[in-house]
Amino acid sequence: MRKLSDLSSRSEYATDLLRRRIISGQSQPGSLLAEVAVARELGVSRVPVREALFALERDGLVEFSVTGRAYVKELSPGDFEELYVLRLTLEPLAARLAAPTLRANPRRLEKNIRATARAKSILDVTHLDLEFHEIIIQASGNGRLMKLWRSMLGELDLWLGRLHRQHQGQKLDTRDETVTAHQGLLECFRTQPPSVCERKMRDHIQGWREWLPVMPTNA
Amino acid sequence: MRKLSDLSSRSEYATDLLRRRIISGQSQPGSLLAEVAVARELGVSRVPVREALFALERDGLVEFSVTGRAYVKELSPGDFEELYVLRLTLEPLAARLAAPTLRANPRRLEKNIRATARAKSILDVTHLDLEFHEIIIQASGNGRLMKLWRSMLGELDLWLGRLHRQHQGQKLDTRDETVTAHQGLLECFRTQPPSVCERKMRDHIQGWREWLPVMPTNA
DNA sequence: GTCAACCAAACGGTATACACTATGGAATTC
DNA sequence: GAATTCCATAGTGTATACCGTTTGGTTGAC
Repeated sequence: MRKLSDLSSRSEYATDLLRRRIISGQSQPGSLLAEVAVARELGVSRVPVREALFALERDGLVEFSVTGRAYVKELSPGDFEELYVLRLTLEPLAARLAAPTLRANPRRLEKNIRATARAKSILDVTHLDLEFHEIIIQASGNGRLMKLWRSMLGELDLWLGRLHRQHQGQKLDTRDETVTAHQGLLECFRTQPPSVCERKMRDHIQGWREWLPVMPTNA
Repeated sequence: MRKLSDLSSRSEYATDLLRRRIISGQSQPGSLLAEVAVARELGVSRVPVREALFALERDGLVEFSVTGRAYVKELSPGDFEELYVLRLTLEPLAARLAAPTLRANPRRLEKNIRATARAKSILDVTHLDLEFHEIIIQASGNGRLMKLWRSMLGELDLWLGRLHRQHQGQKLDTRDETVTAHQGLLECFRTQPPSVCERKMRDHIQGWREWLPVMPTNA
Protein backbone atom coordinates (compact mmCIF):
# COMPACT_ATOMS: atom_id res chain seq x y z
CA MET A 1 0.00 0.00 0.00
CA ARG A 2 1.19 3.43 -0.94
CA LYS A 3 1.96 5.79 1.88
CA LEU A 4 1.19 9.46 2.11
CA SER A 5 4.86 10.30 1.84
CA ASP A 6 5.09 8.53 -1.51
CA LEU A 7 2.76 10.98 -3.15
CA SER A 8 3.18 14.58 -4.04
CA SER A 9 -0.05 15.72 -2.47
CA ARG A 10 -2.66 14.62 -0.01
CA SER A 11 -5.32 14.94 -2.67
CA GLU A 12 -3.56 12.32 -4.73
CA TYR A 13 -3.12 10.17 -1.68
CA ALA A 14 -6.82 10.35 -0.89
CA THR A 15 -7.80 9.77 -4.53
CA ASP A 16 -5.49 6.80 -4.78
CA LEU A 17 -6.68 5.22 -1.57
CA LEU A 18 -10.37 5.71 -2.20
CA ARG A 19 -10.00 4.38 -5.73
CA ARG A 20 -8.38 1.21 -4.44
CA ARG A 21 -11.08 0.75 -1.85
CA ILE A 22 -13.86 1.17 -4.34
CA ILE A 23 -12.34 -1.06 -6.99
CA SER A 24 -11.47 -3.74 -4.48
CA GLY A 25 -15.02 -3.76 -3.22
CA GLN A 26 -13.89 -2.77 0.26
CA SER A 27 -16.23 0.20 -0.03
CA GLN A 28 -19.72 -1.11 -0.62
CA PRO A 29 -21.51 0.22 -3.70
CA GLY A 30 -24.06 2.81 -2.71
CA SER A 31 -22.42 3.60 0.60
CA LEU A 32 -21.94 7.19 1.62
CA LEU A 33 -18.49 8.72 1.46
CA ALA A 34 -18.86 11.46 4.02
CA GLU A 35 -16.08 13.99 3.85
CA VAL A 36 -15.52 14.28 7.59
CA ALA A 37 -15.51 10.54 8.13
CA VAL A 38 -13.11 9.85 5.27
CA ALA A 39 -10.91 12.76 6.28
CA ARG A 40 -10.63 11.56 9.85
CA GLU A 41 -9.94 8.04 8.68
CA LEU A 42 -7.18 9.05 6.28
CA GLY A 43 -5.68 11.53 8.67
CA VAL A 44 -6.09 14.53 6.37
CA SER A 45 -8.47 17.45 6.28
CA ARG A 46 -11.66 17.68 4.29
CA VAL A 47 -10.11 19.70 1.49
CA PRO A 48 -8.03 16.92 -0.12
CA VAL A 49 -10.92 14.52 0.40
CA ARG A 50 -13.29 16.84 -1.46
CA GLU A 51 -10.90 17.04 -4.37
CA ALA A 52 -10.49 13.28 -4.40
CA LEU A 53 -14.26 12.82 -4.52
CA PHE A 54 -14.56 15.17 -7.48
CA ALA A 55 -11.77 13.39 -9.28
CA LEU A 56 -13.38 10.02 -8.65
CA GLU A 57 -16.69 11.28 -9.91
CA ARG A 58 -15.01 12.15 -13.17
CA ASP A 59 -13.68 8.61 -13.30
CA GLY A 60 -17.13 7.17 -12.76
CA LEU A 61 -16.35 5.61 -9.40
CA VAL A 62 -18.37 8.02 -7.30
CA GLU A 63 -21.76 9.60 -7.80
CA PHE A 64 -23.10 12.76 -6.21
CA SER A 65 -26.66 13.13 -5.06
CA VAL A 66 -28.46 16.39 -5.81
CA THR A 67 -27.67 17.51 -2.30
CA GLY A 68 -23.97 17.08 -2.81
CA ARG A 69 -23.37 13.84 -0.98
CA ALA A 70 -20.92 11.42 -2.53
CA TYR A 71 -21.76 7.74 -2.85
CA VAL A 72 -19.79 4.78 -4.11
CA LYS A 73 -21.04 4.11 -7.63
CA GLU A 74 -23.57 1.34 -8.02
CA LEU A 75 -23.12 -0.73 -11.11
CA SER A 76 -25.97 -1.78 -13.34
CA PRO A 77 -25.74 -4.09 -16.33
CA GLY A 78 -26.72 -1.13 -18.49
CA ASP A 79 -23.62 0.71 -17.33
CA PHE A 80 -21.46 -2.09 -18.56
CA GLU A 81 -23.12 -2.11 -21.96
CA GLU A 82 -22.60 1.65 -22.22
CA LEU A 83 -18.95 1.23 -21.49
CA TYR A 84 -18.65 -1.62 -23.94
CA VAL A 85 -20.29 0.22 -26.82
CA LEU A 86 -17.95 3.15 -26.26
CA ARG A 87 -14.88 0.94 -26.24
CA LEU A 88 -16.17 -0.69 -29.39
CA THR A 89 -16.27 2.72 -31.03
CA LEU A 90 -13.24 4.49 -29.63
CA GLU A 91 -10.65 1.75 -29.64
CA PRO A 92 -10.89 0.83 -33.31
CA LEU A 93 -10.47 4.53 -34.04
CA ALA A 94 -7.41 4.60 -31.80
CA ALA A 95 -6.02 1.55 -33.57
CA ARG A 96 -6.40 3.18 -36.95
CA LEU A 97 -4.77 6.41 -35.83
CA ALA A 98 -2.01 4.59 -33.99
CA ALA A 99 -1.19 2.12 -36.73
CA PRO A 100 1.63 4.07 -38.42
CA THR A 101 3.27 4.85 -35.07
CA LEU A 102 3.04 1.30 -33.83
CA ARG A 103 4.31 -0.10 -37.09
CA ALA A 104 7.40 2.07 -36.76
CA ASN A 105 7.86 1.32 -33.09
CA PRO A 106 6.10 -1.70 -31.66
CA ARG A 107 8.50 -2.10 -28.74
CA ARG A 108 6.13 -1.08 -25.97
CA LEU A 109 3.52 -3.52 -27.19
CA GLU A 110 6.07 -6.32 -27.43
CA LYS A 111 7.29 -5.65 -23.94
CA ASN A 112 3.74 -5.63 -22.62
CA ILE A 113 2.98 -8.97 -24.27
CA ARG A 114 6.12 -10.54 -22.81
CA ALA A 115 5.12 -9.29 -19.37
CA THR A 116 1.61 -10.68 -19.83
CA ALA A 117 3.00 -14.08 -20.77
CA ARG A 118 4.92 -14.11 -17.50
CA ALA A 119 2.04 -12.82 -15.36
CA LYS A 120 1.27 -14.96 -12.35
CA SER A 121 -2.09 -13.66 -11.20
CA ILE A 122 -5.36 -12.95 -12.92
CA LEU A 123 -5.24 -9.43 -11.59
CA ASP A 124 -1.88 -8.87 -13.27
CA VAL A 125 -3.25 -10.15 -16.56
CA THR A 126 -6.17 -7.78 -16.31
CA HIS A 127 -3.98 -4.77 -15.66
CA LEU A 128 -1.52 -5.65 -18.37
CA ASP A 129 -4.43 -6.15 -20.73
CA LEU A 130 -5.72 -2.66 -19.98
CA GLU A 131 -2.19 -1.32 -20.34
CA PHE A 132 -1.90 -2.90 -23.77
CA HIS A 133 -4.96 -1.03 -24.89
CA GLU A 134 -3.76 2.16 -23.30
CA ILE A 135 -0.47 1.94 -25.20
CA ILE A 136 -2.44 1.92 -28.43
CA ILE A 137 -4.57 4.87 -27.39
CA GLN A 138 -1.47 6.74 -26.36
CA ALA A 139 0.09 5.99 -29.73
CA SER A 140 -2.95 7.41 -31.48
CA GLY A 141 -1.56 10.80 -30.57
CA ASN A 142 -5.01 12.13 -29.72
CA GLY A 143 -4.82 13.66 -26.28
CA ARG A 144 -8.56 14.05 -25.98
CA LEU A 145 -9.03 10.39 -26.74
CA MET A 146 -6.55 9.56 -24.00
CA LYS A 147 -8.53 11.71 -21.59
CA LEU A 148 -11.74 9.92 -22.49
CA TRP A 149 -10.05 6.56 -22.05
CA ARG A 150 -8.78 7.51 -18.62
CA SER A 151 -12.22 8.65 -17.62
CA MET A 152 -13.55 5.22 -18.50
CA LEU A 153 -10.70 3.23 -17.02
CA GLY A 154 -11.82 3.45 -13.42
CA GLU A 155 -15.26 2.11 -14.09
CA LEU A 156 -13.85 -0.62 -16.29
CA ASP A 157 -11.55 -1.61 -13.45
CA LEU A 158 -14.54 -1.64 -11.15
CA TRP A 159 -16.38 -4.05 -13.41
CA LEU A 160 -13.46 -6.38 -13.89
CA GLY A 161 -12.70 -6.37 -10.19
CA ARG A 162 -16.22 -7.39 -9.37
CA LEU A 163 -16.18 -10.04 -12.01
CA HIS A 164 -13.07 -11.61 -10.58
CA ARG A 165 -14.51 -11.62 -7.11
CA GLN A 166 -17.67 -13.30 -8.31
CA HIS A 167 -15.75 -15.99 -10.12
CA GLN A 168 -13.11 -16.45 -7.50
CA GLY A 169 -13.66 -20.17 -7.26
CA GLN A 170 -13.38 -20.82 -10.97
CA LYS A 171 -10.12 -20.65 -12.80
CA LEU A 172 -11.00 -17.84 -15.20
CA ASP A 173 -7.43 -17.87 -16.41
CA THR A 174 -7.31 -15.61 -19.40
CA ARG A 175 -3.58 -15.29 -19.71
CA ASP A 176 -2.92 -17.44 -22.72
CA GLU A 177 -5.94 -16.24 -24.64
CA THR A 178 -4.95 -12.65 -23.96
CA VAL A 179 -1.39 -13.19 -25.11
CA THR A 180 -2.52 -14.91 -28.29
CA ALA A 181 -5.03 -12.22 -29.13
CA HIS A 182 -2.57 -9.43 -28.45
CA GLN A 183 0.08 -11.10 -30.56
CA GLY A 184 -2.43 -11.18 -33.37
CA LEU A 185 -3.04 -7.47 -33.00
CA LEU A 186 0.66 -6.74 -32.88
CA GLU A 187 1.21 -8.72 -36.06
CA CYS A 188 -1.57 -6.72 -37.65
CA PHE A 189 0.03 -3.42 -36.69
CA ARG A 190 3.32 -4.62 -38.10
CA THR A 191 2.08 -5.76 -41.46
CA GLN A 192 -1.37 -4.41 -42.24
CA PRO A 193 -2.73 -1.00 -43.23
CA PRO A 194 -4.56 1.13 -40.65
CA SER A 195 -8.05 0.22 -41.84
CA VAL A 196 -7.35 -3.47 -41.27
CA CYS A 197 -5.98 -2.73 -37.80
CA GLU A 198 -9.15 -0.83 -37.07
CA ARG A 199 -11.32 -3.78 -38.03
CA LYS A 200 -9.12 -6.19 -36.14
CA MET A 201 -9.45 -4.13 -32.99
CA ARG A 202 -13.22 -4.09 -33.31
CA ASP A 203 -13.22 -7.85 -33.59
CA HIS A 204 -10.89 -8.11 -30.63
CA ILE A 205 -13.18 -6.11 -28.39
CA GLN A 206 -16.26 -7.92 -29.59
CA GLY A 207 -14.52 -11.18 -28.86
CA TRP A 208 -13.61 -9.98 -25.41
CA ARG A 209 -17.22 -9.08 -24.70
CA GLU A 210 -18.49 -12.42 -25.88
CA TRP A 211 -15.87 -14.29 -23.99
CA LEU A 212 -16.61 -12.61 -20.68
CA PRO A 213 -18.59 -14.67 -18.25
CA VAL A 214 -22.17 -13.53 -18.15
CA MET A 215 -22.27 -10.13 -16.57
CA PRO A 216 -24.15 -10.04 -13.31
CA THR A 217 -27.66 -8.71 -13.68
CA ASN A 218 -28.07 -7.22 -10.25
CA ALA A 219 -26.17 -4.46 -8.50
CA MET B 1 -25.23 38.20 -17.11
CA ARG B 2 -26.15 35.75 -14.43
CA LYS B 3 -25.90 36.94 -10.89
CA LEU B 4 -24.61 35.08 -7.91
CA SER B 5 -28.10 34.88 -6.45
CA ASP B 6 -29.36 33.08 -9.56
CA LEU B 7 -27.19 30.09 -8.91
CA SER B 8 -27.35 27.46 -6.24
CA SER B 9 -23.71 27.70 -5.28
CA ARG B 10 -20.76 29.98 -5.58
CA SER B 11 -18.80 27.24 -7.28
CA GLU B 12 -21.35 27.19 -10.08
CA TYR B 13 -21.30 30.94 -10.23
CA ALA B 14 -17.53 31.00 -10.57
CA THR B 15 -17.55 28.17 -13.11
CA ASP B 16 -20.21 29.87 -15.16
CA LEU B 17 -18.52 33.23 -15.15
CA LEU B 18 -15.05 31.95 -15.93
CA ARG B 19 -16.43 29.77 -18.72
CA ARG B 20 -18.08 32.78 -20.34
CA ARG B 21 -14.95 34.81 -20.05
CA ILE B 22 -12.81 32.15 -21.62
CA ILE B 23 -15.21 31.35 -24.43
CA SER B 24 -15.80 35.00 -25.21
CA GLY B 25 -12.08 35.59 -25.43
CA GLN B 26 -12.21 38.08 -22.60
CA SER B 27 -9.64 35.94 -20.82
CA GLN B 28 -6.61 35.71 -23.06
CA PRO B 29 -5.44 32.17 -23.92
CA GLY B 30 -2.40 31.30 -21.88
CA SER B 31 -3.08 33.82 -19.16
CA LEU B 32 -2.80 32.80 -15.54
CA LEU B 33 -5.96 32.28 -13.52
CA ALA B 34 -4.59 32.88 -10.05
CA GLU B 35 -6.97 31.75 -7.35
CA VAL B 36 -6.61 34.78 -5.13
CA ALA B 37 -6.99 37.24 -7.95
CA VAL B 38 -10.06 35.56 -9.39
CA ALA B 39 -11.57 35.12 -5.94
CA ARG B 40 -11.13 38.78 -5.07
CA GLU B 41 -12.54 39.79 -8.41
CA LEU B 42 -15.63 37.62 -8.13
CA GLY B 43 -16.17 38.46 -4.50
CA VAL B 44 -15.94 34.88 -3.28
CA SER B 45 -13.28 32.91 -1.47
CA ARG B 46 -10.65 30.71 -3.02
CA VAL B 47 -12.54 27.49 -2.38
CA PRO B 48 -15.31 27.93 -5.01
CA VAL B 49 -12.71 29.27 -7.43
CA ARG B 50 -10.60 26.15 -7.01
CA GLU B 51 -13.56 23.94 -7.73
CA ALA B 52 -14.45 26.01 -10.76
CA LEU B 53 -10.93 25.66 -12.12
CA PHE B 54 -11.03 21.90 -11.72
CA ALA B 55 -14.39 21.73 -13.45
CA LEU B 56 -13.13 23.86 -16.31
CA GLU B 57 -10.09 21.69 -16.69
CA ARG B 58 -12.36 18.72 -17.19
CA ASP B 59 -14.16 20.71 -19.88
CA GLY B 60 -10.90 21.46 -21.64
CA LEU B 61 -11.06 25.21 -21.06
CA VAL B 62 -8.28 25.39 -18.49
CA GLU B 63 -4.93 23.68 -18.24
CA PHE B 64 -2.84 23.12 -15.15
CA SER B 65 0.92 23.40 -15.08
CA VAL B 66 2.92 20.81 -13.19
CA THR B 67 3.15 23.24 -10.31
CA GLY B 68 -0.61 23.49 -10.07
CA ARG B 69 -1.18 26.84 -11.67
CA ALA B 70 -4.24 27.20 -13.88
CA TYR B 71 -3.99 28.81 -17.30
CA VAL B 72 -6.58 29.60 -19.92
CA LYS B 73 -6.31 26.88 -22.53
CA GLU B 74 -4.35 27.72 -25.65
CA LEU B 75 -5.80 26.32 -28.82
CA SER B 76 -3.76 24.64 -31.49
CA PRO B 77 -5.02 23.43 -34.86
CA GLY B 78 -4.21 19.92 -33.73
CA ASP B 79 -6.66 20.30 -30.86
CA PHE B 80 -9.41 21.08 -33.30
CA GLU B 81 -8.64 18.05 -35.41
CA GLU B 82 -8.68 15.86 -32.32
CA LEU B 83 -12.07 17.17 -31.40
CA TYR B 84 -13.33 16.72 -34.93
CA VAL B 85 -12.22 13.14 -35.25
CA LEU B 86 -13.92 12.31 -31.97
CA ARG B 87 -17.17 13.92 -33.05
CA LEU B 88 -16.91 12.03 -36.30
CA THR B 89 -16.76 8.80 -34.33
CA LEU B 90 -19.09 9.42 -31.41
CA GLU B 91 -21.96 11.24 -33.05
CA PRO B 92 -22.75 8.67 -35.74
CA LEU B 93 -22.82 6.12 -32.93
CA ALA B 94 -25.22 8.34 -31.00
CA ALA B 95 -27.39 8.71 -34.08
CA ARG B 96 -27.62 4.97 -34.51
CA LEU B 97 -28.49 4.36 -30.88
CA ALA B 98 -30.93 7.25 -30.79
CA ALA B 99 -32.72 6.41 -34.03
CA PRO B 100 -35.58 4.36 -32.56
CA THR B 101 -36.23 6.91 -29.84
CA LEU B 102 -36.19 9.84 -32.22
CA ARG B 103 -38.38 8.07 -34.71
CA ALA B 104 -40.97 7.59 -31.99
CA ASN B 105 -40.66 11.08 -30.65
CA PRO B 106 -39.00 13.69 -32.87
CA ARG B 107 -40.65 16.65 -31.14
CA ARG B 108 -37.59 18.08 -29.49
CA LEU B 109 -35.68 18.01 -32.76
CA GLU B 110 -38.55 19.69 -34.59
CA LYS B 111 -38.78 22.39 -31.98
CA ASN B 112 -35.07 22.98 -32.19
CA ILE B 113 -35.17 23.32 -35.96
CA ARG B 114 -38.04 25.79 -35.78
CA ALA B 115 -36.09 27.86 -33.26
CA THR B 116 -33.03 27.75 -35.49
CA ALA B 117 -35.04 28.98 -38.46
CA ARG B 118 -36.09 31.99 -36.40
CA ALA B 119 -32.63 32.67 -34.92
CA LYS B 120 -31.46 36.22 -35.38
CA SER B 121 -27.78 36.04 -34.53
CA ILE B 122 -24.96 33.79 -35.60
CA LEU B 123 -24.28 33.00 -31.99
CA ASP B 124 -27.82 31.75 -31.53
CA VAL B 125 -27.50 29.54 -34.59
CA THR B 126 -24.29 28.08 -33.19
CA HIS B 127 -25.84 27.28 -29.85
CA LEU B 128 -28.99 25.83 -31.35
CA ASP B 129 -26.83 23.75 -33.64
CA LEU B 130 -24.95 22.32 -30.68
CA GLU B 131 -28.23 21.76 -28.89
CA PHE B 132 -29.56 19.81 -31.86
CA HIS B 133 -26.63 17.47 -31.61
CA GLU B 134 -26.99 17.23 -27.86
CA ILE B 135 -30.63 16.19 -28.19
CA ILE B 136 -29.52 13.26 -30.32
CA ILE B 137 -26.83 12.25 -27.88
CA GLN B 138 -29.32 12.50 -25.04
CA ALA B 139 -31.72 10.31 -26.98
CA SER B 140 -29.03 7.69 -27.42
CA GLY B 141 -29.70 6.79 -23.81
CA ASN B 142 -26.01 6.32 -23.13
CA GLY B 143 -25.14 8.37 -20.06
CA ARG B 144 -21.43 7.90 -20.53
CA LEU B 145 -21.64 9.19 -24.05
CA MET B 146 -23.47 12.24 -22.76
CA LYS B 147 -20.69 12.80 -20.23
CA LEU B 148 -18.07 12.61 -22.96
CA TRP B 149 -20.03 15.02 -25.12
CA ARG B 150 -20.31 17.52 -22.30
CA SER B 151 -16.60 17.29 -21.67
CA MET B 152 -16.01 18.21 -25.30
CA LEU B 153 -18.65 20.90 -25.52
CA GLY B 154 -16.67 23.64 -23.80
CA GLU B 155 -13.72 23.32 -26.07
CA LEU B 156 -15.97 23.18 -29.10
CA ASP B 157 -17.61 26.38 -27.95
CA LEU B 158 -14.20 27.91 -27.54
CA TRP B 159 -13.30 27.09 -31.13
CA LEU B 160 -16.53 28.34 -32.60
CA GLY B 161 -16.37 31.52 -30.57
CA ARG B 162 -12.92 32.27 -31.83
CA LEU B 163 -13.94 31.52 -35.35
CA HIS B 164 -16.79 33.97 -35.20
CA ARG B 165 -14.59 36.68 -33.82
CA GLN B 166 -12.04 36.17 -36.56
CA HIS B 167 -14.65 36.38 -39.28
CA GLN B 168 -16.64 39.16 -37.72
CA GLY B 169 -16.57 41.28 -40.82
CA GLN B 170 -17.77 38.56 -43.15
CA LYS B 171 -21.35 37.37 -43.15
CA LEU B 172 -20.73 33.78 -42.19
CA ASP B 173 -24.46 33.28 -41.94
CA THR B 174 -25.01 29.59 -41.53
CA ARG B 175 -28.62 29.66 -40.50
CA ASP B 176 -30.29 28.40 -43.65
CA GLU B 177 -27.67 25.76 -44.34
CA THR B 178 -27.98 24.52 -40.77
CA VAL B 179 -31.75 24.32 -40.94
CA THR B 180 -31.67 22.46 -44.24
CA ALA B 181 -29.09 19.98 -43.02
CA HIS B 182 -30.92 19.36 -39.77
CA GLN B 183 -34.21 18.88 -41.58
CA GLY B 184 -32.49 16.26 -43.68
CA LEU B 185 -31.31 14.48 -40.56
CA LEU B 186 -34.74 14.66 -38.98
CA GLU B 187 -36.31 13.18 -42.08
CA CYS B 188 -33.75 10.41 -41.92
CA PHE B 189 -34.62 9.62 -38.30
CA ARG B 190 -38.29 9.55 -39.20
CA THR B 191 -38.05 7.20 -42.14
CA GLN B 192 -34.76 5.36 -42.26
CA PRO B 193 -33.25 2.52 -40.26
CA PRO B 194 -30.57 3.26 -37.63
CA SER B 195 -27.63 2.31 -39.83
CA VAL B 196 -28.66 4.87 -42.43
CA CYS B 197 -29.03 7.53 -39.75
CA GLU B 198 -25.55 6.67 -38.57
CA ARG B 199 -24.09 7.17 -42.03
CA LYS B 200 -26.07 10.35 -42.55
CA MET B 201 -24.72 11.81 -39.34
CA ARG B 202 -21.18 11.01 -40.37
CA ASP B 203 -21.74 12.81 -43.66
CA HIS B 204 -23.27 15.74 -41.82
CA ILE B 205 -20.28 16.20 -39.58
CA GLN B 206 -17.85 15.76 -42.43
CA GLY B 207 -19.77 18.36 -44.37
CA TRP B 208 -19.67 20.70 -41.41
CA ARG B 209 -15.91 20.32 -41.18
CA GLU B 210 -15.39 20.97 -44.86
CA TRP B 211 -17.72 23.91 -44.83
CA LEU B 212 -15.99 25.66 -41.94
CA PRO B 213 -13.76 28.54 -42.89
CA VAL B 214 -10.14 27.51 -42.77
CA MET B 215 -9.20 26.96 -39.20
CA PRO B 216 -6.59 29.35 -37.93
CA THR B 217 -3.14 27.87 -37.82
CA ASN B 218 -1.71 29.82 -34.93
CA ALA B 219 -2.77 30.13 -31.32
C1' DG C 1 27.85 42.70 -19.82
C1' DT C 2 26.81 38.00 -18.12
C1' DC C 3 25.80 34.83 -14.95
C1' DA C 4 24.65 33.18 -10.53
C1' DA C 5 22.88 33.61 -5.90
C1' DC C 6 19.50 35.49 -3.27
C1' DC C 7 15.30 37.45 -1.63
C1' DA C 8 10.64 39.18 -1.36
C1' DA C 9 6.25 38.74 -3.25
C1' DA C 10 2.91 35.70 -5.24
C1' DC C 11 0.72 31.51 -5.30
C1' DG C 12 -1.04 26.89 -4.35
C1' DG C 13 -1.88 23.06 -0.67
C1' DT C 14 -4.04 22.22 3.43
C1' DA C 15 -6.19 22.77 8.04
C1' DT C 16 -9.67 24.69 10.63
C1' DA C 17 -13.86 27.23 11.76
C1' DC C 18 -18.42 28.65 11.02
C1' DA C 19 -22.89 28.81 8.68
C1' DC C 20 -26.45 26.65 6.43
C1' DT C 21 -29.04 22.46 4.94
C1' DA C 22 -30.52 17.84 4.73
C1' DT C 23 -31.62 13.65 7.23
C1' DG C 24 -33.74 10.44 10.07
C1' DG C 25 -35.85 9.37 14.18
C1' DA C 26 -38.61 10.77 18.19
C1' DA C 27 -42.51 13.07 19.84
C1' DT C 28 -47.12 14.47 18.88
C1' DT C 29 -51.53 14.55 16.98
C1' DC C 30 -55.40 12.56 14.81
C1' DG D 1 -51.69 2.76 14.25
C1' DA D 2 -50.52 6.16 10.75
C1' DA D 3 -49.28 10.46 9.46
C1' DT D 4 -47.09 14.80 10.68
C1' DT D 5 -44.19 17.96 13.07
C1' DC D 6 -40.13 18.89 15.19
C1' DC D 7 -35.50 18.66 16.50
C1' DA D 8 -30.76 16.97 17.18
C1' DT D 9 -27.31 15.21 14.33
C1' DA D 10 -24.61 14.77 10.46
C1' DG D 11 -23.03 16.68 6.40
C1' DT D 12 -21.84 20.02 2.89
C1' DG D 13 -20.60 25.01 1.37
C1' DT D 14 -17.57 28.54 2.15
C1' DA D 15 -14.30 31.74 4.44
C1' DT D 16 -10.02 32.40 6.44
C1' DA D 17 -5.39 31.46 8.10
C1' DC D 18 -1.02 29.29 7.83
C1' DC D 19 2.78 27.03 5.56
C1' DG D 20 5.81 25.63 2.04
C1' DT D 21 7.04 26.32 -2.80
C1' DT D 22 7.51 28.69 -6.99
C1' DT D 23 8.63 32.82 -9.44
C1' DG D 24 10.68 36.78 -11.20
C1' DG D 25 13.48 40.43 -10.37
C1' DT D 26 17.56 42.41 -8.12
C1' DT D 27 21.90 42.42 -6.43
C1' DG D 28 26.44 41.09 -6.45
C1' DA D 29 30.64 38.84 -8.25
C1' DC D 30 33.42 38.05 -12.09
